[in-house]
Amino acid sequence: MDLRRLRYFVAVAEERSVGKAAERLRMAQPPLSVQIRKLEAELGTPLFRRGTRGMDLTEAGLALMSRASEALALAAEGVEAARAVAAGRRGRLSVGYMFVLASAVLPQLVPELRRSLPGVDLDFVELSASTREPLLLDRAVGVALCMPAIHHPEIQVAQIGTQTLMLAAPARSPLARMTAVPVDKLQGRPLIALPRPEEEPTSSAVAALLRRHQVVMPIISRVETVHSALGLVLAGEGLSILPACAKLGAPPGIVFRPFLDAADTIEIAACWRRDSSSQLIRTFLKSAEKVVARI
Amino acid sequence: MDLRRLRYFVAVAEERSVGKAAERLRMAQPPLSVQIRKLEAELGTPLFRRGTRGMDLTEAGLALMSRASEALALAAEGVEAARAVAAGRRGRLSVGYMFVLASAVLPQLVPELRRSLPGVDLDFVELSASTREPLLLDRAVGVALCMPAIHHPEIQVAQIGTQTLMLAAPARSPLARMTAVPVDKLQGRPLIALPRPEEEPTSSAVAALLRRHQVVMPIISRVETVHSALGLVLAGEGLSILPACAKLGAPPGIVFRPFLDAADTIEIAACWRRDSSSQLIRTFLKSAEKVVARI
DNA sequence: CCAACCCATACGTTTTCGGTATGTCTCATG
DNA sequence: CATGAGACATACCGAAAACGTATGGGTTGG
Repeated sequence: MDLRRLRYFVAVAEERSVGKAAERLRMAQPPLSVQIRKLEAELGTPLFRRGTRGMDLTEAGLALMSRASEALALAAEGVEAARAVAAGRRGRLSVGYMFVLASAVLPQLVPELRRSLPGVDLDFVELSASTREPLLLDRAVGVALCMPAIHHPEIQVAQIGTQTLMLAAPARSPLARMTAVPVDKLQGRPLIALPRPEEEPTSSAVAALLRRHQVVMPIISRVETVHSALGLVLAGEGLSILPACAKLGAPPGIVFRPFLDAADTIEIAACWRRDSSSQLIRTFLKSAEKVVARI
Repeated sequence: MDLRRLRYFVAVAEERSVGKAAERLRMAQPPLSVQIRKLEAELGTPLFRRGTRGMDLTEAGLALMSRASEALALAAEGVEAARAVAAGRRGRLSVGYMFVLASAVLPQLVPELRRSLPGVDLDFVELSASTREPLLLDRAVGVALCMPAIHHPEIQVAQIGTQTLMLAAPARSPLARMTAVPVDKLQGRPLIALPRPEEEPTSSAVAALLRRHQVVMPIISRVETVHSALGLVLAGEGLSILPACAKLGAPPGIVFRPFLDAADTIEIAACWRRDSSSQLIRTFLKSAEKVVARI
């Protein structure tokens, strides 16, 4: 069975005429006539009654017609669906993100993506430093917002923005009165830390900053989320050092201050498998850059 | 879009390997590989990821796959349906019958047809002499049981059996005591007649019989059905002359007697358009002959 | 009786398809 | 590190299928 024959058959059945159908198919009438007869020979039964004024479906032809036109429609739909997926007009995209970005980026990124990728099923997955790489390689996530980027031969990276590390302090703290805080003012003060560097690379950037200035801050507690860290800071338990984007979604009563003598930055990057469908990723990148630029 | 390509695609997707699929399709591996690449070129997007250990559907491929396999199944089903209809294993057959045959033939014919044509939608249509020809020509009925046959260049006829005309009389009538009745004994007796010859050819056979023997029977009433005629005979209104098959389904109290000096017969024939699907008709004929032989 | 219309057939040309031989890449193994 | 196996890709050639043009045959309507 050849789809060409089915298409010809459906055209003739619809036009009730070989000549008309040939015109519609932009071919000459004789070859179409031949194809129809070949189809009939293949099925071992006439599909049309030849009248003097055109062709008319037999019962067998009717039985074939209903299925054939559906099959053609399905095939066309399949082709269209594949093209749509390839073009990023339809499909699935699983977006991973490092949790420090959740409160700052997601509220704006999610609606932006739904706008720029209509017809695409989006889902969002929280990542940690240890899970992000295998999830990307397994295609469990299509693209990941990382801070900082992943380096791996199979993974492609696009820098989307950078974040400065800032001090988060209670508004009533004496440090809050300075517009910029010297790092050594932090000496000995209790630190509310994010998870260990193996899970959360931000923590290693913070550690590097303090080590460079030979400042020691005792870690009074490690928390899982930026929200918890900010809550403890507000409670007066200590200070925290976070990427600037954590400011978004921070409750009143907490101020963020840059450092006077340090401007350590962490890059925000999108990471994806090199062989992933490129169009979806490209659209994602545009949206993500737009959102991150507004932070 | 060519169905061959879709079939190849589905095979490769299912086997997750060009080589395996080629084996299943009984062809060499290289041409299959070429066809897959042509399909990808046609769609403008890769459908597979080529790994070292086989092929793996991309998202676009997945989108195509679900529709393509359905489309193939539908096409195959369409082909099978057309073949089944052609072979008489499935389809529709509208069976027409002259009403005089209804009580005698239908009770046995209907179950016999349902047995011999399983999967065929049967329906039964009552015909009169004036409607049977146009209904056959319009294909509103596929085959008609006629008494007698129709003669028309487009209509084919097969004789199935013959019916002798018999006298139907009340059991208490003096005529009932004879094993065979001379026609001239009917002279002047009231006749319960079926519809006029234009509608019911049996009536013209009856008229011919009487005319040949120069017997006149006043028509005391014309009725539409054999049942009505028998009812009136039983009521003592008069006599009736009917095909022998009317005996079946006649109430007790009515006897059928042959004529001593006449054996007029009417043929029972099946009639159908020459161009109708032959297999259904052939099976119908076998069943009808079997049933009529038992009358 | 002829012109118009429609489908069927014949034949030469072109396109496409399938098979064989071979290349390339990756992985596993000694 | 070399090598061999396994998988897909490429190149080329012969065969088959499809297409177009020209033409035939049957029916309808003027």
